[in-house]
Amino acid sequence: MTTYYSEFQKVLLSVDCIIFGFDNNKLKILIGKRNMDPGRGEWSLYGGFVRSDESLDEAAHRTLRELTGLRNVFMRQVGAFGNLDRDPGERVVSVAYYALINVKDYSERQRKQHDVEWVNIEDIPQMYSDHNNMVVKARKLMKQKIKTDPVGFQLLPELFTLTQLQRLYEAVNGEALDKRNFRKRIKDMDFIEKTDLIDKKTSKRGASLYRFNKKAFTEDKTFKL
Amino acid sequence: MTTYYSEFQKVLLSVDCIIFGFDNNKLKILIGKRNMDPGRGEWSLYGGFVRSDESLDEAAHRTLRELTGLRNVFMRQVGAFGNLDRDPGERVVSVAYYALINVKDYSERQRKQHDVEWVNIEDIPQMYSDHNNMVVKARKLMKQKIKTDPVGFQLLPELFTLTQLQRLYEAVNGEALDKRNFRKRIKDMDFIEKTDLIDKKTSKRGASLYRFNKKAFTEDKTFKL
DNA sequence: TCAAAAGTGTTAGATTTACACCCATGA
DNA sequence: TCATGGGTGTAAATCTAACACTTTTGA
Repeated sequence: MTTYYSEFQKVLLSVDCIIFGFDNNKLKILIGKRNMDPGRGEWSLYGGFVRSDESLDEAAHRTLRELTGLRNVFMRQVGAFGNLDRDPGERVVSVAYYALINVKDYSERQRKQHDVEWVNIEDIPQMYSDHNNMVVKARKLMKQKIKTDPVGFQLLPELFTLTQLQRLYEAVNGEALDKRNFRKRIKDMDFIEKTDLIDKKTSKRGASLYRFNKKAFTEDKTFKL
Repeated sequence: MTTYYSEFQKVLLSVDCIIFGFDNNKLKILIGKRNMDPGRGEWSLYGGFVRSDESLDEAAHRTLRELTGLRNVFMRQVGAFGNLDRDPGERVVSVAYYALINVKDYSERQRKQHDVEWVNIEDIPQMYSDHNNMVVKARKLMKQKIKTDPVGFQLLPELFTLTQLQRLYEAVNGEALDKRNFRKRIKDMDFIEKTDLIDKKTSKRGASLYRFNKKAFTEDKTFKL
């Protein structure tokens, strides 16, 4: 292969994943203690290096898959992080991605095996390098996205109650929402379908279970929560 | 220097600039014909390689400065573009940035010297590699940004008329705005100050010139256009 | 029987949109 | 004198936000 730009220096490229989950009415991300130098033992996002035979998006999906076994996960790029001092070893530029997964799809067995934990978004510890910055930016982008696109369902089980959905939005927005106003808006969206199933886990009376119908959400629809 | 991650392959990193300008009531970007292989002769964004002694942001500012001579320009990262087939030579991952400049700050002399042109955002030709994608994403981000942050003034001269400001927002939004409603909103923003100067270039009667007072735009202010 | 979560409408206030005419001036 | 762009206010419609009580049922 011809080397066209041989006079320029190359750098290592990595991807880092901000993996969002929703559990116990809290927005969380999956992080672990770093098990390699430099920075061994520090809290860290899960990441990996970009291979020469894959795009950035592919590298992000592969990295997530290695950790969780999940495919076809909703992921979006957060941005490239390339400060000179971001890695104490040699220079590494990292491209951050956020992912939205349903915590139930990630087994405790796998979680323990990889030694990662679900940490409340409000209680993120000091992390390795610029990982806290990545989380801040990811959270900002995700918050924006979830307001105007029906992606929040990625964080919920297939069937969910309206209270669960509301709690999710409250956790993401960081503030309480009015129950009646919230449900009014949901009712206007015919792609959020009421099933005839009842969830009795959280109340004696039971709450109707709803489902997001992807196919019913066509171009002409709008989403705003 | 110790090489920590020596088993991984490195890649070339570049930055590409989407340089927005506003002239003749049109939103434009600065592009030129590529003068190197691969892709010689194709329309292209202005870019350059990231050096080993600079961050991505620094590389973007330096690249813009090499082209325009301008410093302290408003720039924001668009994202990293890393598909395998994006560069026909060897692999290059590029981080795109958009910049907002006042066309008057860029001399015709320099423009011609670098052989670049202001092209209407609606008439962007087919460009090299994935540059069109970069422009699409940059435009989306810029449109969002300009709605909620007072950055549009970067595209205007220090003194501007309200009609100019309106035309700018119309060009960015891609739709006409109501003159009275627009001016009502401006009046609520005390950081957009009326001067006692009159511009007679575009009308016989003359229009008041306004100025954005950066210092008056403090934390507590909001911006929404 | 009572505690706890589910479910349900109305109204006031705020925001947004639509809309038309007079003014000043140079050519 | 007239063509051109500058400048101004009001009213209807829409959207948003605030708010409280009844229902169901398992413990």
